[in-house]
Amino acid sequence: MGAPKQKWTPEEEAALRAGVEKYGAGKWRAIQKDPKFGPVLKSRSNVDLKDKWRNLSACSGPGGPRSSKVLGLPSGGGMRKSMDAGLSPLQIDPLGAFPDPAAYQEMREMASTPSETSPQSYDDFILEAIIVMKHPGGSSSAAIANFVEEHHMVPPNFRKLLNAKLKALTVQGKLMKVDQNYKINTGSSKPRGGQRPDSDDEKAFGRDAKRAVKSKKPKMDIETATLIVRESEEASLVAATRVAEADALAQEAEMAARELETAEALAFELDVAAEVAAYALRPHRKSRASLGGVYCNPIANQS
DNA sequence: GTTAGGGTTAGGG
DNA sequence: CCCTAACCCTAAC
Repeated sequence: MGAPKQKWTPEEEAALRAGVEKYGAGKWRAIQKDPKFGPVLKSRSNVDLKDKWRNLSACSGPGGPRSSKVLGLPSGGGMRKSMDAGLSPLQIDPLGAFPDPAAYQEMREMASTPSETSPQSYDDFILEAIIVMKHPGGSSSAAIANFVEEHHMVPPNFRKLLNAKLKALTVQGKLMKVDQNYKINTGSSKPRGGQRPDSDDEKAFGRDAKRAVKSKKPKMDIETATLIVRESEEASLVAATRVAEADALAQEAEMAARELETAEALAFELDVAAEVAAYALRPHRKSRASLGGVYCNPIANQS
C-alpha cells in the first residue's frame, strides 16, 4: 500500500531482542521509549515491534504462540492475555543462562505467567531441574518431579506426565537415561548437527557457559544449510516427539477422564491428542496464516 | 493509549 | 504459484 516495505535490519532486530529481554515481551512502548533501543527503533511503531516479535515467535517451534493454542492444555484454561509468546525467541538465551543465578531469576520472572504449564515449559522445567540439581549420575524422575513441583506450578498429575515427557526428551536426544536416572545429553552421542537450538542449549549447560549463547553465532549460511538437511530428519524427530507428547496427553486425558468421570472430558482431551498427532504427521508448512510454522528454526532468528 | 491477534499484501524464490 | 515478512485493522483491556 502506502508504505514501501521496510525490512528489519539486524540492528533493529537486536535492539528488539535486547528490549524484550530487558522489559519482557508485550512492553513494546517501554522498549520504544528506552534511550538505548529507542533510537535504533525510531522508525518503528510499537505495533511494528509487536509484529516483528510475532514473526520471530512464529518461528520458534512448539513453544510458539500459535501452536500453544493448538496444544493449549493442561493448565485447565489458564491462558489469558499474557503473552507467553514472549519466551519463545528468547528461549535460546534464558536456557543458556540458567547456571547464572541472576539470569535464572530473570527467567523465573519471565516464566511466571499463567501459561507456564504449557508442554514446552514442562520440557524446560525438566531440563532446568536436571541442570540445577547437578546430580553426577543423573536425576531420578522422582527428584525431577520434586524439583519442578517445588519451583513451578504444576498440575497434581504432573508426575505421570513427567514420565512421558522424560521419554520424549530421551527420544529427542535431549536427555540420556542412565539406569533409572536422567541426565542432559552432552551431545557427543548425537548424530544430528550441533546446530539444533536444543543442542546449543545443552552445550551451554554442560560447559557452564553463562551467557555465551548470546555471543555471535555463525549466521545464516550454516543454518539454512542445516535447515535443509534437518528438515527431513527433524520431520521424523518432531513427529516422534509429538507422538510421545500426544501419548502424554492421552495419559493425561485418561486421568482427567477418570477424575472427572465424564466421557466429555475424555473426548476433548483425546481430541487434542489426536490433533497433536495429526499435526505432527502433517507435511511441514511454514505459514503464519495457515499453521504457524512448527519447523522454523529459532536460531535462524538469532542475530 | 497500548497491546494482541486476525487479516492483507508486497516481495522474493 | 507459494511462502514469508511487513503492514493494516480492530477488538479488548
